[in-house]
Amino acid sequence: MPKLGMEPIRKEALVKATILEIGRTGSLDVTVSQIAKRAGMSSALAHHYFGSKEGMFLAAMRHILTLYGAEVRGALVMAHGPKARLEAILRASFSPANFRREAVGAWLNFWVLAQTVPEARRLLAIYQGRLRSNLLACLRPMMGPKAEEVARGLGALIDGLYLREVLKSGPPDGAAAVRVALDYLDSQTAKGRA
Amino acid sequence: MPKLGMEPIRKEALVKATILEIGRTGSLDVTVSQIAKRAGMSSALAHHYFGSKEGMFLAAMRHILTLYGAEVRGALVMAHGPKARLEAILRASFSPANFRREAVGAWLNFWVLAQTVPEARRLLAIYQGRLRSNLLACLRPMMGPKAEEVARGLGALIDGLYLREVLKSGPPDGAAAVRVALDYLDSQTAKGRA
DNA sequence: TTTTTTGTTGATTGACGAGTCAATAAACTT
DNA sequence: AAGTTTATTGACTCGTCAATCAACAAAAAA
Repeated sequence: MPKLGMEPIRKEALVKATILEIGRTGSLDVTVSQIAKRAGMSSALAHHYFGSKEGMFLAAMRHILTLYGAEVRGALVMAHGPKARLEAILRASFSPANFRREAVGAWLNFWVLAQTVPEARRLLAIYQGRLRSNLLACLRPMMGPKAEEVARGLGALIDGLYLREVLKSGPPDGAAAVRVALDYLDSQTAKGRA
Repeated sequence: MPKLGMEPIRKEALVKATILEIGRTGSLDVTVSQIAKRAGMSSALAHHYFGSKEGMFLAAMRHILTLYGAEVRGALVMAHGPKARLEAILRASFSPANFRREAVGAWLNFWVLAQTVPEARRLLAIYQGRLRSNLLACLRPMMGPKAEEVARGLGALIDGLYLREVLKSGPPDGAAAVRVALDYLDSQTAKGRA
């Protein structure tokens, strides 16, 4: 049965299954067999393609990060002016694609992974840096030197809203999260102007 | 050698060791033996007192939560007026006792635990509720109906600042965190008044 | 003084799971 | 046709670890 060119297909399936299983069980204690099963193959094959469980985790992280980055970029091309761009970033951050249960659950666990696995830490640092510079680019024209501090606050607020989503029951409410973040922003700009 | 009345002493040692080890390794994948060793006893004894690894984790959570609650209450008795009380809560939240590497690392992992273990979830919910009501009590006299939203934002911001601390290298900077949070507060009250 | 309660551990059990291997098979190359 | 590369898996190895047990010791109760 070996059709050729399976590698990318299987890898993608495994990555998705990894995110799904981590999100579902809420922990990194998922077995490779579980993941492989969900992706419709044997655990041996999973090892064949990724070498190790850690490799799967990292690939899954990259995937989520890539997705998030793409969505932000996409939202950004349509937005003109600092205020609109800021809003675009926030909306993308809490879009249904990113702000959904499994993704958020996976996210939290990647944070844990970053404590032990340097490459995971590196990836998360990239995310933070990108977010920071995106925010800063919008904030600086709006509020000058104060931008630095506000960017830090806004970044933390976004992560915090993600964190709280994990514990909440019921469907995620991205709109509410955006509202809270925008509100923070409004008040900061209002103060800056005053 | 059995001196009597060991139970509380051993339990306390185990709880502290649990927090330390989780914080140190940055993961819940600590063995009971590791914890027991750090607490100066055999793993069998640890099981004797706590019944299970999960029991140890939960006890550790309760301990951290208790400590935090006590510190907040302590800071609160000295503070008069909503503004001062708010500041007291924030300072307590980021005090060196709470905002230190192992505690923060442990905290993150408890969040993960809460995804799987109902009792852990319950404990975290209690923490969130208490924080919320503390904040609300101060915010309502300051800004009326807007308080609800601000409390949510401030709560998320605090958690987010904790989260970010996990990834940072270098010693924790509680003062900076307090500054960011207070800044959020200031801008919200300024807007409320405007 | 016997018995019970409390403290303590080394050794063992039993399960589970990451990663490897040998084998099988289809497709491509020469 | 023979050889090579890619796909695929069942079975196995090897380690780890939570939890239990049997046994010993000392204090307290009877």
